[in-house]
This record gives sequence, structure tokens and C-alpha cells, in this order.
Amino acid sequence: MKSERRGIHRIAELANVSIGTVDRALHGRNGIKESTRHRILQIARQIGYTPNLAARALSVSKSGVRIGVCIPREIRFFYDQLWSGVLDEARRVAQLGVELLNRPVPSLGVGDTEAFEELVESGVQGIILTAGDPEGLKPLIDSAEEKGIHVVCVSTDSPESRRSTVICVEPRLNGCLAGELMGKFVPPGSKVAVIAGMLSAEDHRRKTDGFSEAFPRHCPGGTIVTVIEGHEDEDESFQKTFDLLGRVPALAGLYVNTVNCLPVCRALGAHGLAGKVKLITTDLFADMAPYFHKGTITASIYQQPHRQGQTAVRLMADHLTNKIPFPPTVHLSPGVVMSTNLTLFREMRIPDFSFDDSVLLGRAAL
Amino acid sequence: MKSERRGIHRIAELANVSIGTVDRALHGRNGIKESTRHRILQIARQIGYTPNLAARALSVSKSGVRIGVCIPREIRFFYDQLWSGVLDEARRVAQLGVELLNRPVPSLGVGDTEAFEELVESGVQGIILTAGDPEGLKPLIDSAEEKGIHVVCVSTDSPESRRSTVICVEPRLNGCLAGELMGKFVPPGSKVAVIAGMLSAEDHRRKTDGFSEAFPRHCPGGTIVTVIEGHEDEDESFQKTFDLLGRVPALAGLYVNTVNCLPVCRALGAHGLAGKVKLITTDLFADMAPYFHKGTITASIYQQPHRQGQTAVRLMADHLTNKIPFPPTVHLSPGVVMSTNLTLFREMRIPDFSFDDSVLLGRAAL
DNA sequence: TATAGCATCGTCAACGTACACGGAAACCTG
DNA sequence: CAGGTTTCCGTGTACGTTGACGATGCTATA
Repeated sequence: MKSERRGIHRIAELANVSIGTVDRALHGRNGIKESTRHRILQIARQIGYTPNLAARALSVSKSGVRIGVCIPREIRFFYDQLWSGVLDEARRVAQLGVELLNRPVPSLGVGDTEAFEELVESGVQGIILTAGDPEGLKPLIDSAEEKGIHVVCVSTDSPESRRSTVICVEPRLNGCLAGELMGKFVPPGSKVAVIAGMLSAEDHRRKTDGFSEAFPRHCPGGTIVTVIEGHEDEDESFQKTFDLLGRVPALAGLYVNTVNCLPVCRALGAHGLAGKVKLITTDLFADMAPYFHKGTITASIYQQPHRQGQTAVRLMADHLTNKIPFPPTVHLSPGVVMSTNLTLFREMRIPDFSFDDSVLLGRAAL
Repeated sequence: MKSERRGIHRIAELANVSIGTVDRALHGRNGIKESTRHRILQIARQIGYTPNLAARALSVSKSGVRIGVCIPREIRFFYDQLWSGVLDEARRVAQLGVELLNRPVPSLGVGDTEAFEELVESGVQGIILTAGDPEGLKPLIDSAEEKGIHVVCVSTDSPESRRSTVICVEPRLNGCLAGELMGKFVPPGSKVAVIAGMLSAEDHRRKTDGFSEAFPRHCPGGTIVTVIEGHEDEDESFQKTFDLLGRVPALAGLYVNTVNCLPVCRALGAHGLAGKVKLITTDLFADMAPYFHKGTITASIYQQPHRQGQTAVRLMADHLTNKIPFPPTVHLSPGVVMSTNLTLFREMRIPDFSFDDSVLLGRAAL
């Protein structure tokens, strides 16, 4: 009388069939009469059946779900945080039988088509990638999706392709937020400038556009005097910024589009303008800390790389194990880093067991 | 000859013992000779053993892990988001055999000792709560921890107790960030004011302290003319703010400590000062949206309630099922909400399947 | 010497799911 | 109607871990 079995067994009891039949009904296999399938599904709905993923993972632990990851291997900046977010979440879904296959590229957009093809060949069920070369990747992504391999773009999108979803901070909105902040930091009628990476890169262009739109709206009479292209080169960025500061002495603000902000800080210092010109940067890494404390950097727009990585793996795993549909897009809100909350960001800590980094091992494994 | 067993069985073979003994060795149980334990741990390390978490979860799913939750039932503001974060993560860990037991309190600090005792009685293995009455709760928390029931404070701490950990946005830092922002929004030498909830409440006091410390540091010559106590009452807040604005015409900024910011917005409107006086608020809810768009609210400090709830459940579940140690504290960074990124926050959308904090789902949210 | 107690270890049955195998009808084909 | 095929469904095993229970040998006390 102790019909206390759970899950599939429970359904089997209620339907007066065996668990094998329930299995067939739930998974749309054939070899089952359509009427009984209907009856079983009915009951499953009624008792609110949800599959026990641990049991499922255990039972298929030989086959296993594999998802491929292709992101740049650059350390120190953005992508190591992205990668660590991927790893963190991967450890968690490991208990559901999901494992990763890593095919990194040296840097954004180089050799990613080859890496992508390798991943497709190796028979993964899903691919997570930073689409550095959206046009080149598009046909590959489309054909992968055609084969049922789901593709998730993270941080950088391939918007024309048929990728399942994208996780990013919308670049335009990123620029808008910087513009709004700048508009409120500097007095009305101020002159500001933008220092971009490469305007050929879609993301940088859209950030610049967003800033250009938002700044005048929040700073009456404010103007953007110039947009400098630094090409992600340290010396070039320094020189161009240095020249600009000499040319436009009344400059009230600077917005740096890219992660390459240190030369700009130095140029400000060289002119004795640190803290005088409001500087808004992008992203965050440890070497920026002193410039926050000195007041050189007023604020930075934080793109939450760790979170992006986590989210990508989470969505992919949810879909692969639970058939949860992908949302078409996931647009995270950028964070605002200032000197006060600087220390709370993971970029500012020495690598340790911060709470979402902790390893999922029993202590006995040590 | 196919000794292809995995995990604990593998170790058992190599050590010429049974899986029971291996289990004892790995989990530090007694009933095993110290020498064999050593030998087994040696082998485990050698083959790089990692426990199969799916199997573990499955095996403990009969006993069932239960977590008690005690948070205020107030809707519309902060705690419904906290609760929804708890629920979201609960759904995920439900598949690992973890279930929740909810004992809400009507509002922060009322009847929470009774609720806590009920939860202890009902035999849960862990308790998540908002410690509205830290002193009254302290002995209860301590005795619960004594019995092996882990207690996690969320949003509001009981710092003197022996709770396992706390997840919150540090109130002082919260105020500091507001102070830094304000210091950069208003010109040097400005006068600003603070509108708090109840200064008797520890959190509000610490936020005020943080603001008082940070604002002068970032605004040369800036002063805080007064700290108003609104007692969370709509009419009182309106009247006091209205009077203040008449009394101090040169006021440049207002910092509202509590969630009760609408009367302040209205008072500013009544004086025709909307957008003229920089207003920094706390938290976020849908009714604030128009004031962002009109420019009445310049920025709001977002305490990430959803994320706090998620994190609490996650840490608790990780500990209860995998014995992962609690970090001593988890201090989240507050977010900055401005008109640009307003729409990205989950408070601004109709209740739906948005899957996370500050995440924008595309068109499929329908 | 019997027996109780303890330390040490093995055995076995769960947990819920997936899948292979096999059995029993019903249905066809010549 | 013998034979084979198809449709439908039950049974059994495996996945790796946990915990209850039992077995063994050894020591101490009567």
C-alpha cells in the first residue's frame, strides 16, 4: 500500500502500465498505442511530473551531453572572466551529465571558423562562441543549426545568422549609459571626446553611436568634439589622446570605448589633467585600480563577463537537458564601477575561492 | 576481466576493499582503520577521483533535503523580487532533491522569531531568512546552528549571531556609492539632504553614514544640510520634503535611503524642481519609471533582490547536497539604474519568464 | 570458557531514468 | 492454418552513491 514511488514509477502506477511504457510515452518513442500515450501524458500533467535530472544524468552518464566552447584565450582582460564564468557554471551542470569541449582561439575573430568546424566535426550537441567574424561565421552557424547543433553567441553577436540566442550587453545601450553618465558629470555646454578601438568593429561603432545620441540629450549644449580611433594600440592611443588634450584645453570629458584605457589615463596624467577631465572607461581589470583611487577614472561601464559566460552555459544546458526553449536575446544591464564599489568586483580580487568559484568536490578529494 | 567500473567502485577494486569502506574513507566517517583510510585516500587522489554528483543527488533524494524560508510577504517592492529569486533557484535545485518550506512573515521584523521556531520544529536542514530583528533572532539562530541547522541571512544581517553566512549589499557601501554619485552630479560647494526611513533601523543608519562620509569626499565644499526621518510614511515624507524644499531653496541634491521615494518625487514636482534637484533613490519598482523619464530621478541604487534570493538558495543547496563550505559573507555590488538602462531591469517588466536579474528577453517573452 | 562489546569491513537495497531484450497478442501472407 | 511480421507492452539491468544492516575477528570481563 505504500505507493510512495516518485516520478515515472508514480505515473506507471496511476496508469496501470509499466515504467517502460511511461518512458515511451514521455519521450515520444514509437511502439506505443496512441490512446495510452495520451492517457499517460494526461496523468503526467495532472501530477505535475518533472523528470529527475540527476537520475537522467546518471543513467546516461556513459553517453553524456557535450557542448563546445570557442572563445578567445586572451588573459588579463575580458575573456578570462568570461571563461571563468563558463567554467563555474560548467561545474554545476556537470552533476547533470553535461561536459565541455574547449577549442579556444588566440584572439577575437582569428581562426574561429576553423575552430567552429572542428567542434561541429567532434559531434557536440551545442556550441558557445564569441562571433568575432560575424559574416564568415554566418554560413557555418546556419548549417550547424540545420543539423540540430544549437549555437549560442556570447558577448559578440552574429545577428544575421540563425543562432539560437545571444547573451550580451547591447553595445548601443552601453554607449548610451556612458553618455547619460557623462552628461550628468560635466556642466552644460561641455566639450567631450570619444576614444574608440576600431570604428570598423561593429561593436565599437555602435557604442560610439549610443554615446553620441545620449550625451547631448543629458547635457544641454554639450558637444562631442572628436572621435579618435586608437586601433587597440597602446602607443597610438597615448599619442592621439595626448595631442587631443593639448589641442582642446577646455575638454571636460573623455569616453573610452574599449578595454585599452591605460594609455589614456597616462596621457591625462602627463597633462596634469587627472581628475579634472571626467573619464569614463569600459570594462575592468586590476591595473585600473590605482587610476580609480587617484580619481583619474570617474566611472567604468562593466559588461559582466563572468555573468555572460555563466548565462551562456546555463541556457545551453537547460535546453539540452530539459528542452527549455532559448529566449531570442538576453541583454544584460551594464554595471557602473566607481571608486566606492570597485573592490566588490571579482576582477579586483586575487584568484581564490570566491563563492561562485568554489570547486564542487567533496573535501575528501583533497 | 572488464573492470571498467567508475568512481567509488574503481577505488574499491584498486584498494581491495568494498565500496562501503571507500565511502567511509572519503566521508571521514568512523568505523574504519586509519591506515586503510589513508591508503584509500591515496588511491583516490592518484586516479583523480571526483564524486559523481548526479549519483549523490539521486541517492539522497529519498531522504530529501528541505530548506526553510522566512522572508516578508510584502509585494510590489523589494521582497517579491527576493522571493522570486528564491523560487527561481529553488526550481533548479528541486531536480536534485531539494525542496523549500515557506513560512513568510507579514513584514520585516514582525513575528519572525515565531516563524523561525516553527521552521526549526519542522525539521528543516537549513533556514534562509531576512533578519529584521537581529537581537531577538540571535539566540534562536545560535541554537539552530548548534543543532546543525544552517542559517543564511539574506538582505538583512544578524551580524552578532553565528549564522553560516550573509548575502547582502553592504548598507554602508550602498550609501557611499550614492554619496560618490551625488558628489559628481552636483557642483562643488553644493548643499544636499538625506531622507531616511527610520534612523532607528540599523540599515538606514548605515546608509546615511556611508553617504555622509562619501559625499564631501567627492564634492569639494559640499555639505549635508539635514537628514530627514520619514518613518516610511507617505504623507509624512511628502510633507517633510515639501517643507525642506521651501526652507532651503539652494538645495542641489536629495538622497532617499528607503524604497519610499514617490512622495519625494511628488514634493519635487509640487515645487517645480523636478530635474533641477538631483535625486538619488534606492531600489526599483514599476511606479518609478515615469519619474525616470521625466528626469525627476537621476539615478537609483539597485540592491539586486532577485540575485540575493538566488544566491541564498544556491549556497544553501550547494552546502546541503555537496558539503561546499559557506563563504563568510557575500557582498554584492549595488547596481546603478538610470533612464537609459531602466528597461533592462526585471522590475520594469510584466511578470513573465524573464530568467534572471537585469536581463532583457526579446520578443518571445509573450 | 562463555559472552558481551567494540572495531573494522562487506553486502544489499534503494534513488529515478534509459535502454535493450523478450514476450504476447494481433495481423498479414501464401 | 503454419509461418512470419508488426504492434504493443513488461522485465531486467545499469548508472554511482548512500545508508541500514550484518558479518567477522579481536579484546576485556565475568
